Amino acid sequence: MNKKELILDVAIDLFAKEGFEKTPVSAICERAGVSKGLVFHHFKNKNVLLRAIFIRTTEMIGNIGKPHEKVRDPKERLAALIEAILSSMSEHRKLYKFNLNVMLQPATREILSDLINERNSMLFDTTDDIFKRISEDNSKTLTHVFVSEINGIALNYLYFYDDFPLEEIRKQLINKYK
Amino acid sequence: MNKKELILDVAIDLFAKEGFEKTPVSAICERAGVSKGLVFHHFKNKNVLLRAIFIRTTEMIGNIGKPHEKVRDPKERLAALIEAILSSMSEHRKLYKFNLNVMLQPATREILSDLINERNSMLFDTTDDIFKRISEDNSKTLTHVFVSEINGIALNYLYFYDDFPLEEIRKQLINKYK
Amino acid sequence: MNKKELILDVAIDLFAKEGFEKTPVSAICERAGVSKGLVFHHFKNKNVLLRAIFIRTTEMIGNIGKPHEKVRDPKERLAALIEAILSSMSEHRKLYKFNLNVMLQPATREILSDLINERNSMLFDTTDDIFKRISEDNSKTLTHVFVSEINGIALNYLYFYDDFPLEEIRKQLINKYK
Amino acid sequence: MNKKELILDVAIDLFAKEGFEKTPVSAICERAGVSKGLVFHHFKNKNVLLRAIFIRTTEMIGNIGKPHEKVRDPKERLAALIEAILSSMSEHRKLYKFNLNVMLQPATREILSDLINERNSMLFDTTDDIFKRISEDNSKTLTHVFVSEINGIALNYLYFYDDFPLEEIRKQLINKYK
DNA sequence: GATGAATGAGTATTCATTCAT
DNA sequence: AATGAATGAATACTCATTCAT
Repeated sequence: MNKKELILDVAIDLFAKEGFEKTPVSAICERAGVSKGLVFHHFKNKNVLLRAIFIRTTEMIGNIGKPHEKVRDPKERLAALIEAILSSMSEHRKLYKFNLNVMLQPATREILSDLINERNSMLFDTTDDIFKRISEDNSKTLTHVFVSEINGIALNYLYFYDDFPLEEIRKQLINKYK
Repeated sequence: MNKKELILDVAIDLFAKEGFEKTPVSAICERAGVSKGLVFHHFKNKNVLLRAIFIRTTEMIGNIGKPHEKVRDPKERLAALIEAILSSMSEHRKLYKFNLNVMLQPATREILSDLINERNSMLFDTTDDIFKRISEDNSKTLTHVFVSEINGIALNYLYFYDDFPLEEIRKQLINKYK
Repeated sequence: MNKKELILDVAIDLFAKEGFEKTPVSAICERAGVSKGLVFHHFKNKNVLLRAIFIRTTEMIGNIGKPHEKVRDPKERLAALIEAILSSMSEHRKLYKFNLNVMLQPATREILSDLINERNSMLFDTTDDIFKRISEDNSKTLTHVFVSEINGIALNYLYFYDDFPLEEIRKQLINKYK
Repeated sequence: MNKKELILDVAIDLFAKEGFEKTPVSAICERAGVSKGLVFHHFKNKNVLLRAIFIRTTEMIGNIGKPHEKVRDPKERLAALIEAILSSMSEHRKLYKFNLNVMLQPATREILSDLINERNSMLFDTTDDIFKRISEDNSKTLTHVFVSEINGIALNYLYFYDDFPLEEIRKQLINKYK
């Protein structure tokens, strides 16, 4: 069993649950059953560990759109994308909460700033590619609206309203864009 | 000058800039020019200070809708509300960032949990009151969509995209709801 | 009793005996009967504590020459100076060892570099003032020789030879310069 | 190329520059391009590595006097010795600084204590052999003075005064002893 | 109301060393 | 001979909080 991977897994979990600052490296070690020394052997410091996790998560998110890349019709593709994002969101709640929280905390935000910008651009561009095929002239604004909607849903669903009607809103959203 | 108020002001500023966990009480003292003893004299502990700030901010946010409470037409009132929220958002960027960040960090989230729920319910209900007058039967979903849109815009505008076209999106949103 | 002074006293002692790097702050606390927090309350970090001690020691050394400042005859003054230095050296062995060791260790040397240069210049100039009155033209070289002799004696007496005949050498030195 | 030798070379360099305590074994490995395992394969522990270097250096220093061993006239031999020592000192600055620093730090001093005493006796005796031929009865004191002078010059030249006039002082010293 | 000395628990990080391969 | 994963003990430093004045 690969201990480096194990450390990453445990760290993701704890960072998501307790937050980065409030997760001592010692807690990771305890749960992973490894020594502190080993964590610092594999990851130069705690920040590097955070970055490694963020990069991993970015990859995972980047792959959400992959299966529908070849769908011709942009509207259909958009619908598939919405479907995929929202179901990924409810499947990996913890991961998405982790993402939101590290992107909004000043301390972690700084540690990750380049990676955050990269990811956001990537997400925007991928979406914009679809909107360009729907309406060339004001795709940018449409994309911004779309991304805002998705992010707002994430926020309310994951953090603010326990009774958030995800299913219903998913249907509405798909209807709207189809 | 009231030193208790001064402490609150400085704390808001620092919590917004550096985050709650990363702002030592000593930093607040230094910037406010007061002793540590005094901070703990006025606020039993650091958490109480955070709660005091959150309560203050909730009041401020609650007041945003006040001026248009008497607008009869619900659509017009909605438009006025959007206008008010977005302009408040761009005027008090720091405060809104502070809000998002304390509501998403596990540690601060726990400290504030009752206050967060209270505020979110209040915001939902206020908005829902308007939507009920537009469409009685599915007001809840409409409200959820509306609140998601606002929150998503906040997230993207304040944190994710430096070039977020707030103005344009404001217009679109107002058109849509009018 | 002043705890700040107490910390300094204990630290001098331990740094001299064990060396700066090998003296954990915790050891100082234990011996002084204070908490770690207090040490860092009074001295921002361990380096600042070292500097405080070095400054103190420089003052002490600077005072060695004071009593004979008004001796007219330069040769007589030199003799008095030698006498004073060597007796101070055998009285405060620990302090002088501490000095030599922090000035030669790369790590501590860097922390103290400005203070070391300052002290060395001060010592050189003070001595040179005397030699200038003995022989104006080549005082610099004479001073360098004199300072080397003193430092060499310190080194051999304090560190290298347990049977170093300090008394005899003192006499010789005084004869030579008188 | 012999990796054991390589490790020694790199270690000398780093110990001299950064000090023994402040040079992690890992730094040696990095610079030498070898694994940690190998260092501990060749040298049982870090102290053994230090001792190996010190022994090497002692040999080098011991050889300084060799070429003039057969000079008959003691005064001439003394002059040659001074010449040789001072030129070796300015040629191998780093090595001499290393020597001074490990001999004065309590921690390294302890590790090397037997080797230090041995070396100091050897140096004393070698010099004393010469002085005995100059003046049988008080050779010991003369030797102590001589060694002190040399050590004091080393200290001031290598550590304390950037503008130390080594050349001039060398001439004076040679004149004095001739 | 106001200060600042004092505490103690917590936390990231370093590093020599061991050992299986 | 050579590697590098793994350990564990040590260490500087942070920070909320208390309390006497």
